[in-house]
Amino acid sequence: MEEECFDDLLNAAFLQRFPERVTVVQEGDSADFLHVLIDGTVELFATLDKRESTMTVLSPVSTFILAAVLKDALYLMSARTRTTSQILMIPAQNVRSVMAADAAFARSIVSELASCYRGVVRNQKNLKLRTGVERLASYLAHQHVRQGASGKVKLQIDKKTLGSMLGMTPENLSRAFSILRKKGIAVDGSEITIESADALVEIARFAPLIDNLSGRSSE
Amino acid sequence: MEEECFDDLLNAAFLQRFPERVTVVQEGDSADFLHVLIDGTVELFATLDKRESTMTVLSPVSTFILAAVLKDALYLMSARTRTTSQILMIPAQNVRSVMAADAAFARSIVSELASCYRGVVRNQKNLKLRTGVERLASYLAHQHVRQGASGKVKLQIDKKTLGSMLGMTPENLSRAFSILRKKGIAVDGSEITIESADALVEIARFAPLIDNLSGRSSE
DNA sequence: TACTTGTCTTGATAAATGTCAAGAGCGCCT
DNA sequence: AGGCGCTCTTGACATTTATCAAGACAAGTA
Repeated sequence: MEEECFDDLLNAAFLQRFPERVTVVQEGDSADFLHVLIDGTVELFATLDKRESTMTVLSPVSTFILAAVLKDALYLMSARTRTTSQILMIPAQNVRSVMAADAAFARSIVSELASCYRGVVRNQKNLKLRTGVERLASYLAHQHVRQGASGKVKLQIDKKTLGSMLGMTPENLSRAFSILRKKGIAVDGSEITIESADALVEIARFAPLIDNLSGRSSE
Repeated sequence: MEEECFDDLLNAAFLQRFPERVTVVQEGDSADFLHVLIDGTVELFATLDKRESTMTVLSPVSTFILAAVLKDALYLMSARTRTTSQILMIPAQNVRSVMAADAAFARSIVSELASCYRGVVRNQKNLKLRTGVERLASYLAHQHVRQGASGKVKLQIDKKTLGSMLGMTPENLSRAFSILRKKGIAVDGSEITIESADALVEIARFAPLIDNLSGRSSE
């Protein structure tokens, strides 16, 4: 993108450090800033009355929540830090004006947004077409690849949150783990040992059109 | 947008008429065309092995499946006509090149994509935060508003598909209807009579951040 | 009319998931 | 050490949902 536009953006933006467990964005607020997670871990979640559900957990570098900024609309999800995090906050107005001025920036925004869209679609397919155990198996298979396919996986999030993300209660997740244990998955706290990655893939009914192994949310 | 670019797009595009129950787009195919539903009804669905799930049902005028075209990637969903439909098919390459050339077109594509994204997010919240009966109630409340809030709703899709869209089996949907029947919702085939729209809203735990009453997928 | 065909409903049963309660294990603090 | 507070697990049970089987009903057809 053009240097001038880039400077405009960065001048308006500011990098902020948040402690852990802080709500950065509240569902229903208007989208004043585009957030970019630079360092740390952020959880996106949604609520209805007293119910709460984790939508996804982000790692750097990820934007959130882009669509609300582009539409100048209300956030549909809340965001809270899980660990101490650094977040770049770009005023929504600047994002929109630079988008209009700089075609290259606009293109990468479009690409990012399209990736996010496809991510959510994959997620919805995952939810509707798989059982709880299958979702857990596919999550583990993903993590296994991302962490080097060494036969070991370290869970990056606590099991309560993992359950919520996978659409199941903690108790249910616990039982899903014990079902997998019978099929060669050893669980010791957050340390998972995988006897056969192929078995995992089979349990999950692995499908390239749901499971995106290439990177974060691209493709 | 610029007239010249508009002409470029339309010259490359062609309007095609499809009979009912025809698969227009197959999950996993590469995104050769941007589809725009001009007339008729189209169902987007996804499969995993033998399982199938309806993701959404589109009415005119709607694009599908935009994100795959923008990313030059594989379709994540299949599309089939439910009724005889007219679909405008624009070669993906032209969409991408006109996007680069015409800022106004690019802006509206971004806006459409962002709307679609938010639609899927709402959908996912609906799935994860509501029970089956609640999802049915919210669907009926939506249709009630869209059809003029006259106390009558005519189901636009068959119940099997409705069930799949709401994430439940036909039997389950049937039972959900009979639960609602006890609360003032009369069901006669595809004709629904709503005694009190407020009751429906209450059952569904209506929430503006899930339920988008303004138009199709805007906001 | 009789016969098909498909959709929808209902019942019986099985499987999956949620809820409640209790307890194990672990780190943290005094 | 002892006593929190926390996460996680497990068991018993209730609820929800899925599956299988059968039948009701309406529309279309011979």
